[in-house]
Amino acid sequence: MPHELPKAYDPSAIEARWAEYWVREKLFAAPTPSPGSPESQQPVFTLLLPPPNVTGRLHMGHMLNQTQMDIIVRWHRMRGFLTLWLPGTDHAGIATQMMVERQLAKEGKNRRGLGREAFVERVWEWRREYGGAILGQMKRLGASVDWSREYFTMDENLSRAVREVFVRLYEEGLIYRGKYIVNWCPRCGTAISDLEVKHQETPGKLYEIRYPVSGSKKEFITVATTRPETMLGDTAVAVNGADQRYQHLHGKKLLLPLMDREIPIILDELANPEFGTGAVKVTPAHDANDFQAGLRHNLPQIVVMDERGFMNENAGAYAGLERFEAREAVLQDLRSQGLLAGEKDYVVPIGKCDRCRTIVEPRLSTQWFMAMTKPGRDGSPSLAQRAGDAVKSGEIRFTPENNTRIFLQWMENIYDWCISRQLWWGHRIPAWYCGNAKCGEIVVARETPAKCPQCGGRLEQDTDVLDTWFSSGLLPFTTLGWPENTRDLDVFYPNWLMITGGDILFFWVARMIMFGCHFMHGHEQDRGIKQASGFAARKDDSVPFREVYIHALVRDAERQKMSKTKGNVLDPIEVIEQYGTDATRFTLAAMASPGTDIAFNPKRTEGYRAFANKIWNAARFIFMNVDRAQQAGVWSLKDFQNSAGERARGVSGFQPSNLEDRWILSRFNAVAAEVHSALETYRFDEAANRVYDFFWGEFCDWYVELMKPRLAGESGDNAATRVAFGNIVRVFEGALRLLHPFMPFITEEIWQAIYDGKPPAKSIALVEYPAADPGQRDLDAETEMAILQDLIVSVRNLRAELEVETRQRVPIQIHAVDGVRQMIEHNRGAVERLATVEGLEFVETSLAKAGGVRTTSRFEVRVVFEKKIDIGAERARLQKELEGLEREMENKRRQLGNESFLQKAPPHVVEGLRKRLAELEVLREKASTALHALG
RNA sequence: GGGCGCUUAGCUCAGUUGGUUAGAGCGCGUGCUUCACACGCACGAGGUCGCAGGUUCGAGUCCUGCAGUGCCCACCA
Repeated sequence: MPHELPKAYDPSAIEARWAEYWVREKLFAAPTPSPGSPESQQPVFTLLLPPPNVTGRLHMGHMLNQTQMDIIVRWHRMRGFLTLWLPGTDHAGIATQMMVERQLAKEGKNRRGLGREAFVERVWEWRREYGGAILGQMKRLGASVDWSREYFTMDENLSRAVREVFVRLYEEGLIYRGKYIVNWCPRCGTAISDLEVKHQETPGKLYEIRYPVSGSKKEFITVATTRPETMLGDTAVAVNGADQRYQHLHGKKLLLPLMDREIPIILDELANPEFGTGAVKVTPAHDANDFQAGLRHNLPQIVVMDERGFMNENAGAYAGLERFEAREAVLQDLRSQGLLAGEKDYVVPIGKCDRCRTIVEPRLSTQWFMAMTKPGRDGSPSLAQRAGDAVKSGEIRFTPENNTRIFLQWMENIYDWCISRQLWWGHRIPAWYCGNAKCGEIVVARETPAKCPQCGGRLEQDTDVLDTWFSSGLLPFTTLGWPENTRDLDVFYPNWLMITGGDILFFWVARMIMFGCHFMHGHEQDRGIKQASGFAARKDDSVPFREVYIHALVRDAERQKMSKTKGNVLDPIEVIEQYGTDATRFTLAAMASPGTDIAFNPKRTEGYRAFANKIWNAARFIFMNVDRAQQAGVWSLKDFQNSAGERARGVSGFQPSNLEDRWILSRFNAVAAEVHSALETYRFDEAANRVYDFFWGEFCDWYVELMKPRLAGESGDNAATRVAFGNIVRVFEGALRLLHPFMPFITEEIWQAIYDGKPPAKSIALVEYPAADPGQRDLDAETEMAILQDLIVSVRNLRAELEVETRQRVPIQIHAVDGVRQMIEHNRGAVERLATVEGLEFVETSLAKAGGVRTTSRFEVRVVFEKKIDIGAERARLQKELEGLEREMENKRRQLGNESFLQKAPPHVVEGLRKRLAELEVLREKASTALHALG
């Protein structure tokens, strides 16, 4: 291949091509292995993509989420796991219905006019046309999912599974239908779950209203309320039996103002004597607490509002008013009748609809619920119990860990889940009602029943659909073929990991755990299949996944939440187009430290684009040299290609023949180990930074620089040159593999180029990830190299201080102990070249008295240069150094003089301190000598 | 009302169980068309780790209080 790459890396020139290649070649498909096949011997890693809404457009949160998943997934795949990453989309009930309704509105139509069937067909059309947009964007990100298994939550097989679950839970008595107070959104016209209500503390008023005692002209009870319009539906006033103030009124009745209805005074703990007047109005049809009190006292339930939030015929004169207009009208009338006793400023926690911000109305209606805390008929644990146990026992582990507590706290305070929605788009509830009024039979069935089994009457299906989260909560097993296909479940269930945002911890994660633990109870993973590490410690295979990683929120550079109204939303596709997918992914990975949100600053991405460019140019450099060597007949890439094994764990065939070779190999292994342990604990930031530092700070800055003369064949020894080429290409190739999960595109491009059309696999994504091999550390090489680097930097530093012209070569003198001296002697060429030195001389006596000297504990080095040094500046520098040294010595001496320190501190700390003190003595002596020498 | 975080260099953030000299990127300063890279190279400046106490031989790290800041949960009017 031509190795004439453009000088600057242009991601747009290659990324789309590879993204398309990965999909076209189906590289990431994970077919289910048949029992006993070689594939079935692989350890398994399963991950479910949190399905984006069909209505969705990719945002930074998705990109963060997908980047993290892709890193983990590619890492496992490269390590030889049978890796399944399963993609799909969610039908997103309310969101999608709203979207299509809005579209209809533009055409001057509405869904009621269209009718249910036509409307649903319309949504399907919409979905066929636009529903794939977000998955298309995912492909552009390089997400290595198995596209052959793509699903949609309303697919026939998944819908069948939803009905199966519903029917089973109904039969187990864990799904029930009933008339209760639910959260109702008047705008969406549907019930919503507790979780879909967002509470917001809002300044409001607490109104005190006088309810006259029936038959008395003067006596009344004052009640307090924040929602005066609900008084129209009051059916009692409660006082606490122990409350002295109201003893004399027990058993009496009140006259409900505005409605002129007699209502009883009841004794109930609902009334808290400490609060307000101690008397509370009771509205069983419009408040959850009042509802319960109503049941206790057999009170009538008067609904005074319709499903749109308008007062109904039960609201007397206020019928037809919108609820807040009614509030004003009620207040005005109370005022004019002298019954409004007070208005106090009061902070009210107002519940708003998560979807549309409309204020939620507690409303009495008939809905379907799922029992969260009710044990099974056979005494088996409740859904919440099983889920809580799975987390408490460690069968499911959260990262960051504090989510465990958040999860458990929620689980312990859970209420039954309202699962029916008054919508048209979604899984229709599989319940049918007999049209025969006398019969009233309810049939819950997997398939549409023909007629009422009781009376043979006509059946009508329930018009409601299920909460979207009902079906998505089942995905960990339904996407694997439950209930029919058990082979996929045997192999891939449980999922290993779930990576998602904290915002859907309860909505989704909690429900998956409940459903999984319930329906997969007793499931055993095929024992012929091995799962990832930790398998042995955790044996409960009913859990939907073993690990949950909760990722942070992506904010803008100013730490503001991204929102459309603020106009600070960063479109990942735009960022990608500007900096490249690799750089954007790397930014997200490098900034993903646990527990803190990510302030996404494009400046940072710019830096990682530079990193990609750096790698690009390292490749250009290597290819340039390779081409030259090939022309000279010294070395060819084929020499490497022929020896490269497909599943080389480290950098096989590397021949350390030099300090820098030994050093880079040792560093490579150290970094591979660090990356491994970072990824194992989901420290994406650490992993990314380690690779970055290695690639740029060690490979490019030092190894490549040190290799230049060797690659140029300056030794004249062709065999040595060949070793040099073999080594640099091997380390480079290994480093590309190390980097691949983070920057899949550039690494693929260069890796393919190295193999020049004859790669050992179809993609770098399918070869072995560099293994952590602690045995390959060469600590001597690392120490020696550190001294060498220190020496070179010291000389450069001195040159800058002495204002030596950049390219002027200068003589240096070095004073060092024998071993160090020999090491430097061996690497004399490197020092001369990298520090621009000519004439390296070793001296026997200390250089401390001379000018232009740097001193470390290992060596003294002097740049011999005529230019007169600035004595004042040098004295100041030395003075500062001396002060620093003395301060530190003072500290160390004090500690070492402390008896209890010597007794209690671990020996290695004490020893380290002694050594350091000895070093300091020497350094101080030298600095002081130098200072005196200045005169 | 309950719970959980965060405060370290000008900015954005690392800093694992308390242990020898607190780090990175960006930004800043100086010098470089060094035959891979100016999306670069080299060198450098910059921090009493929010405040006040405490525990400890030893605290950025543990405890208490205070201040600032962010988030989640919540059917008491």
